[in-house]
Amino acid sequence: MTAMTSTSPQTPQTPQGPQTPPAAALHTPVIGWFEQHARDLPWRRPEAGAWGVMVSEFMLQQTPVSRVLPVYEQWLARWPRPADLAAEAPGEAVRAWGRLGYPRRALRLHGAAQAITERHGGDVPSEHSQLLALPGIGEYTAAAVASFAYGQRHAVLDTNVRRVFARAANGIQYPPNATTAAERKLARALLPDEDERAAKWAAATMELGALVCTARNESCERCPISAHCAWRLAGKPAHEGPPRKGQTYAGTDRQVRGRLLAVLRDALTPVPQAALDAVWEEPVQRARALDGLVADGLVEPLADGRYRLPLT
DNA sequence: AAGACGTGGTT
DNA sequence: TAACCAAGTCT
Repeated sequence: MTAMTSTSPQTPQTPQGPQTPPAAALHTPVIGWFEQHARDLPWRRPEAGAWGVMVSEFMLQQTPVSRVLPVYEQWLARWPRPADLAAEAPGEAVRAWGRLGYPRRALRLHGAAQAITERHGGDVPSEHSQLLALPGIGEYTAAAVASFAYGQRHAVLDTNVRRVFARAANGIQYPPNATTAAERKLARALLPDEDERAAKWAAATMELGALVCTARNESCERCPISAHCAWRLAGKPAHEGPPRKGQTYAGTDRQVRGRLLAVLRDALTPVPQAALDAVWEEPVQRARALDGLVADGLVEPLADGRYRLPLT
């Protein structure tokens, strides 16, 4: 995507062609589409506040919206402010996380709530660097919270936005596995100048990737910038290069950890070793998985040999 | 910097 | 059915 800021004096009125419009020419159709088609999600409502936005961002990391919705509602009802969560045992956060997956996120969200309570007077910080310093908040989430909760101007590069830009601007089906400097540069160049409009653009491009410019079965007919999309104009060439990182699960430590933690989550009292041994046949892998959970702070071993979700 | 880290729906 | 995919972070 090349911003055409200079026009030849010979052809001042000549259209620049659909492939390379000025960045600003994309803003209006994408934002207009968003205002027409955006989903009504609870964390987008004004009453969600910065804490609601932050909780949603933690839960949405690698997790579909449909699975997040019910847990989000319960979470906000139980812990409406960071200090409410900070006052709880971390194990309660892990329990309330339910089956969202990646339960370390629950622990990190609890840790972030504690840091916010101690360092920021109980208010989710608005400064990008302060957000980035919180556990569980990386490049994407810091930008997302600053943008969505505080209306700031940041390049928000999640998997959806990266795919939209890869296609529309670079003409390729999928972005690289890891975010590159070139992607960040492009995202910054495409950002509207004004703060509120930049925040809208971030949400809009993300929504476009989630609903229209999807990983599979994209719907170019419904895309507001299909006329400008380099990938579509090139005939939608298939992805080449290194295979996208696959995920195996069956038989891995992750699966064993999941089973162990499920037992702990459902238990109201400390669990004896035998109850954990029952979830996996192979003893070496089982022990390794349990050790890992303890090392991660997701499980607390008691002196009597039993286990529970962490109290501290 | 490649790999670990959950879970469940879709193709 | 096996593989892919889902608003990433951390080491």
